[in-house]
Amino acid sequence: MSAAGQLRPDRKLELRLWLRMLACTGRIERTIRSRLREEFDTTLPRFDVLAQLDRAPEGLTMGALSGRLMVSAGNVTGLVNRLAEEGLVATSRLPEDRRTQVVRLTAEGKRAFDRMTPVHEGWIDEMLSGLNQGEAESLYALLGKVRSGLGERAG
Amino acid sequence: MSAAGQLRPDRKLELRLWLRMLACTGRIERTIRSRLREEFDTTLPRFDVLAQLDRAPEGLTMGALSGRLMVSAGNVTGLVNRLAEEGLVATSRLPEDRRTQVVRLTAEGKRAFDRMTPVHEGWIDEMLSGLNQGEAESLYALLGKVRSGLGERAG
DNA sequence: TCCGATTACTTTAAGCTTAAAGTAATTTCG
DNA sequence: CGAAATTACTTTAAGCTTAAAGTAATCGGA
Repeated sequence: MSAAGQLRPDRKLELRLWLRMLACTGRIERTIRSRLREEFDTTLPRFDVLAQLDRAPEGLTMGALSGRLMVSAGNVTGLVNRLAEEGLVATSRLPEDRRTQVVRLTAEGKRAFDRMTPVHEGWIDEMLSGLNQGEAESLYALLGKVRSGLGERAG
Repeated sequence: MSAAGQLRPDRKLELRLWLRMLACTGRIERTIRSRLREEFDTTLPRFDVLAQLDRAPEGLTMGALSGRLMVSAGNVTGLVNRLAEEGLVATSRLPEDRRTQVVRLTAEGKRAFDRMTPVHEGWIDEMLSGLNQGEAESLYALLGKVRSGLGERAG
């Protein structure tokens, strides 16, 4: 309806940038979800839990998992229950604080993750292969700036 | 700059880049979801439907909505049902093909969207304010390259 | 014309996700 | 010590999401 044309520099750049960020990550994520399901019969949230536990051989509390995955505590309860049913993780109570559950990979869980993670990494490499190293570094740095500007909370 | 990293090309750069993309978009998206709920008592998927319909005053078929939102057809059915219950959209059958539903914004839906969208855009501007215009343009261009490399399907 | 294929959408089952409420253990403080 | 507050987690209700199966309308031949 505005009769005036676009004299002004691109007020909508941020919006278009956001939509493009969303579209790119959405497409990559959808591909990963689909391949995890087809090739390993699992889901991205489950894979993410295994990845966090793989980096913490001593195990993680439910709260720590919730923080690292950046999802709600209730969500972690459900994911860990399902992974425990599959035999990929095991839980135990801390003797010194019986409220606290510690979650660890089982041997089977470790095996499953070790089988999946190189394949997963290959998918990422493949999907980001449109960028050369310098471009990837630039993108990484720019996203770092975005993150910093997002409010100074720990990452 | 890093002396050591020069010989072998940082094999994990892509993975770190991907995790950072995911973290950035995830944080922005979570903030938007939370604010949409608190300030407008709605959800991001509903807002996305309204945004698509706002750009198509003549209405969109369920299939077109599914394509533009990049979600499954079954998903659109549920979203449109809920928005219709809220009175924000209305559906009608095409006389020439009675399988096809056309969805349009109602006057109330249009009003709701017009109230929300400038606020939504303000949130985006705010969250991306860590970048100056040149940086935003670089990021936009790099993401365009990512998208191109993602397989040559239409965007 | 009629029947098999296709198209457009809906339903279903299962899982992910959250906020809010609930439970139980621990800590704090008078 | 003992009650109140806090912490760590679980449960619940509601909505989002998908793949797969289902329904109904239309199209494309023979």
